[in-house]
Amino acid sequence: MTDNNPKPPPDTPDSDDFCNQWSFELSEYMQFDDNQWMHDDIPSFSSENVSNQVHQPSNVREFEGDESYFEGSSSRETGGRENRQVVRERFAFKTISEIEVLDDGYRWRKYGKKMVKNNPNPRNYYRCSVDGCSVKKRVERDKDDPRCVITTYEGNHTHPSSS
DNA sequence: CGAGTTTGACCTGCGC
DNA sequence: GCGCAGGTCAAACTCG
Repeated sequence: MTDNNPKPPPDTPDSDDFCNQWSFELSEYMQFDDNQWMHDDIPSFSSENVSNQVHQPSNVREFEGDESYFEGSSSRETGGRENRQVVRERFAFKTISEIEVLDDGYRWRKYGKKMVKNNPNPRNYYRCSVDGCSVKKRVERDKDDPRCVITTYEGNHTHPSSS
């Protein structure tokens, strides 16, 4: 990873701080919290790791209509193996990027890849490689706009970033 | 050699 | 009860 990310990812997403901490462009972001999600104004953002920087505010509406995304976020918890009453810190955002794995200052290990319904692009599953940290993230490309990468974080890091 | 990736199999919940 | 879909596991493989 790089040394360009002195701050850890947002355990408590906050629009301006969140965007300033991360070195990639956010075209959309939203928070999942107890089946609620929200999106804020599109932040201005300077990127060092994202090659194409194009803001598309209109994508918010497209994202709201992603049924598969709602499914996975509101009812299914880790394959349904855990009690759905367990609410984890979870938030997702959409970026316009050629690369799927954004450099957020943590080390991630890929543990699964799956084709999902209603999306020709595979969904990739990552887990924080730090021992004892159970943070996971899912990364998939938007079915309507392959330039957009939808990243969903789940859980809180129990350690500082590796950078 | 260790860390990370790939990929098919497996498990579980949900809808019909 | 069965099939489908999403998520995870783990062995094999790759790479530095």
